[in-house]
Amino acid sequence: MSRRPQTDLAVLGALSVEPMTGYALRAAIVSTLGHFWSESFGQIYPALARLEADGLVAKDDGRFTITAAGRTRLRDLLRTPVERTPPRNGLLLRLFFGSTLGEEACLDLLRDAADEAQATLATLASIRTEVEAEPDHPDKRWFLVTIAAGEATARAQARWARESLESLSPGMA
Amino acid sequence: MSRRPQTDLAVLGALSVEPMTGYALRAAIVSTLGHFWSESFGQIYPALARLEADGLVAKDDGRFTITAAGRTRLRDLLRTPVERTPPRNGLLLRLFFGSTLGEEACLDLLRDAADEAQATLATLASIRTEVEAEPDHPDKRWFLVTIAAGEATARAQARWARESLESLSPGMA
DNA sequence: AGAAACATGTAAAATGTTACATGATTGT
DNA sequence: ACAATCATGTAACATTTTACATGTTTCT
Repeated sequence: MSRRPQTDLAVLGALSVEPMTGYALRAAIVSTLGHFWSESFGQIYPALARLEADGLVAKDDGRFTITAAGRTRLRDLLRTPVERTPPRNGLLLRLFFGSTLGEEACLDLLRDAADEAQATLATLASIRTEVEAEPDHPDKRWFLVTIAAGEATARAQARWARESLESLSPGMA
Repeated sequence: MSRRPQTDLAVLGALSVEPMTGYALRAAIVSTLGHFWSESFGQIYPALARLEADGLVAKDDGRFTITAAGRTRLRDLLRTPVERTPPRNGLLLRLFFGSTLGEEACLDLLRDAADEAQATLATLASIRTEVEAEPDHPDKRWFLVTIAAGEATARAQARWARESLESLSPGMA
């Protein structure tokens, strides 16, 4: 699946929760989907224009609203196979050439990675608290599943970075 | 950092290990860096042409060889800040709208994710065995660090998927 | 000889980010 | 009044993938 359908998926999905302006949509994507998805303004507005032309969303009182056809399309898009993004991990690319980069710089990279993972965990913990406090939103359990995914990855990253530091410079961590 | 420098980094890094043809370079990037990096042919050949024009690599007996200037450039590139790629996780994007997608489809997605993580773990285990069997390559410890990163992530993903399945449909996993 | 793999490259299409332009509304 | 935020959009640029074209070498 090319990228465009996935942008449509994110946009229609967000609008299926509630009608929004394009600006608010962008904010919702950053704040709510931000831990596993991103779209830039340059993508969102053209996408909205396209979806509107196709009758999948309609502008109602300044806000974009998903139509019945839009909900059908959303359901279809959700069933398309998950697209595998090619991996591109700049941290590992640098560590791989560690002997050229130099040991100290590598240790710095690992410390940064550990800090970053900790920060992510803190953010996710506060999001989790918020979501758990909510009354029974129909998607609450799914929200929690995606939060758990982020937590699992961040914990794994933090642990890997700490253990690597320890194995590379024992006692210096 | 824009993408181009990172492509240069991957290409120069690979050529710093040994001289190669463009074709072999692509194969090396797929097989050796494949778990955390990727480049397509359409990127590699233009990059090689550019690097050759800049005197960072030279074509020697049919194979591209890194020059002294190229090694200096590689060292510089390795010290550039790690670029954060915007997250784009199609699996989580679908699970987030789980109530629209439907429970059964979500469980299928989670089962696939668990299987995929297991397969990744198996691949990484065999790569690890190979690397560990090697005599003392100067970069061996760094290779193992990158392998450990992949294993940590895959284990976390497998566990998250299994636990999510269990919590969503207890006893049915 | 024929098939498969090696090797190099380009063109087109799709994708995506960034910066800019413009104006309305809201809070201090 | 002024600053900040809300709101919509576009144009330029950069990136990336995909498909195609072309020829060589190696293996069976």
